[in-house]
Amino acid sequence: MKSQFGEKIRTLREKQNLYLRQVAPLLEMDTAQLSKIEKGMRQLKREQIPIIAEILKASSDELMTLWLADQIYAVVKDEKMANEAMQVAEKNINQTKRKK
Amino acid sequence: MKSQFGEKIRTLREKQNLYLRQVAPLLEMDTAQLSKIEKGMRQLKREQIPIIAEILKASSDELMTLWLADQIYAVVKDEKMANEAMQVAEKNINQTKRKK
DNA sequence: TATTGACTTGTCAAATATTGGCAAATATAA
DNA sequence: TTATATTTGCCAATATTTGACAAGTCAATA
Repeated sequence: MKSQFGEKIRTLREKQNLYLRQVAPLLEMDTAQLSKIEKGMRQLKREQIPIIAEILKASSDELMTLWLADQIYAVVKDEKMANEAMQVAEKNINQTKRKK
Repeated sequence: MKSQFGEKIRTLREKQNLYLRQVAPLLEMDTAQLSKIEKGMRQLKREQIPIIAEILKASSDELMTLWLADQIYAVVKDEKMANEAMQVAEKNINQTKRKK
């Protein structure tokens, strides 16, 4: 499993028949960087997600979900206690929510 | 929710009637740092978890779980798509496991 | 096979983020 | 007050991530 987010934006970009060189400048980066992002070798900045969502006519929430999932995965990948940690974290999230 | 890991090691330390100044040197840090770690203002290094587990006579797996949960929480805290992201990440973890 | 265009990869300095260490502050008890 | 334990603030040191560029691969095709 590489990068769900990267794979997704690549697919979306290809569906729109856009080249890296067309999309990259809209995100103020060069094609090399965007290529790495699509391959999961770099992370897009969180605040750029709404921007790329608009460029690719995709749901910002969906892209954000994949982007966050990649971040989480990076933390627990190869960890023996991954599932247990996820359970604990999930509990914390929901507790925080309830408090608001 | 601050730091599950920090709260846990503080509780364990107090149960053993140990002072920061006694534990910190065993982790090659000063009391200020350990204090911050217990309060969730700093992260213990991943590789030090087995060490502190031994010092505090606790389960390394349990501490690792809490430590990882803190890292995950840091990623998704305040994120609208937190729960969705957790679901996606969990799926990825289990897929990776199956492949091994 | 030479050229072109799209994409990829490697490197490295610059920008960011995190940590370590110290000193001073606070807190509590005697 | 003094002593001890812990906390906080600061900033330099260290580590990590990013940006930019050059050179590389690959596929299509003239």
